[in-house]
Amino acid sequence: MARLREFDEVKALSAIEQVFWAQGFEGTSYADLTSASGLGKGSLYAAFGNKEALYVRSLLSYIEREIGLGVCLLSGNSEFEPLSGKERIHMFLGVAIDAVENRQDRRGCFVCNAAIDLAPFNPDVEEVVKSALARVIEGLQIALNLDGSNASSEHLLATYLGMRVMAKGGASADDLHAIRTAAINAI
Amino acid sequence: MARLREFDEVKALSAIEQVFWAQGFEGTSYADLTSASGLGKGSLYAAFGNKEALYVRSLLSYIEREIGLGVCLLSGNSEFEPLSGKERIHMFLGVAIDAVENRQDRRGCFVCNAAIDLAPFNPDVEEVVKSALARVIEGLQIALNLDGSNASSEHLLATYLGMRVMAKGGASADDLHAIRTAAINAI
DNA sequence: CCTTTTCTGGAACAATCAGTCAAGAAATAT
DNA sequence: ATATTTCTTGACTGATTGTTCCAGAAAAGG
Repeated sequence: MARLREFDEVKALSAIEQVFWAQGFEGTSYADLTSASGLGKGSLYAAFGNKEALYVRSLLSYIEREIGLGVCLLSGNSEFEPLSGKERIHMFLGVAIDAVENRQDRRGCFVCNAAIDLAPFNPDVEEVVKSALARVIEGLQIALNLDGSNASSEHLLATYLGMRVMAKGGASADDLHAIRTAAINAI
Repeated sequence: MARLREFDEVKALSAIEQVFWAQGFEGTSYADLTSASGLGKGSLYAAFGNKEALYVRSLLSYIEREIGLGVCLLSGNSEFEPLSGKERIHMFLGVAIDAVENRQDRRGCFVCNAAIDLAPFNPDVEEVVKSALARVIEGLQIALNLDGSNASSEHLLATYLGMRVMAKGGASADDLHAIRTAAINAI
């Protein structure tokens, strides 16, 4: 047989995900990616394909972790089980607030960034974004205890995404708190 | 005296605005800008400065036209005077729907795009975005006939921005209609 | 050991990037 | 008409872009 792959694919992808998340697709170069992952270009191309494929893989990795957690929270799985639906939605919107309030994190939501960045130009990205948003809507439906129309869930999703945009635009934590309160009161 | 400027600065800026609006900052090159405006690089630099300054000017031009119209609408100026506040908000959110429904326009809102694109990295852009969003909130306050807390206005603004994100992510006009209905009912 | 296969790092690639500059064109003032 | 000033164009720059490719390293099977 032959030589085995030396690097940890998951670790490399995770480092690359951070770069795309923080800088967007066009704002990221291969120089950024090789220095973040510590790998050569050849290895990246061999393992993941071109830049767009690498972006999609990064986005999927983000979704598996972050959106997966959000959907768990909204659905009331595991440790979130004793919380009410409203409380779980409160916590979900809190993710957008915490990033600004406690971590000065302006990366926003990678899915939201991808929707603006690349989704209109890349059908693969569009598909990934759509399915991620659909998963959040499912979670919100469960939290709201709704079976039929998902209008309220979509409204909450739009609110969440809007908070993410405003955070990137420089909104204060107070602004985001006010939005969350209004959104919860509107349920 | 000396030679006069040949090209129409407003027309050139309007052509350039379209490119930045559709493609974002990093996605736009000087080749795009010169071919859209019909001008040489030298003229662009002489008239507007570097690429970032040109982007800011484009964004301001967009805001003056599109956000200005939205704020007029929300404030109930001129032809919108006979409409109720709710009706005006309905129309305002309709802007995001029309783009998708009638014009297959995936450019979204330039201010929203700029918030994601460049605002976290460029203080000038951040300031322009913040003031544009503040203007919309003022308009929403008038439409809602509120004096005090602008939490409801910020919630509506977040909803609007979220609709824009979802539209870029490939949401259907039906989805957007549902969100608008839920948002209006929640007032 | 040697062969085979795959991985690795970086050199090399043409293309494109943002930005500069100089030479000629154009328009007013004298 | 001449002088002066500014505008316009496009060639040029050095750096960087995404991608390809190859020479050598590494590991497993024989």
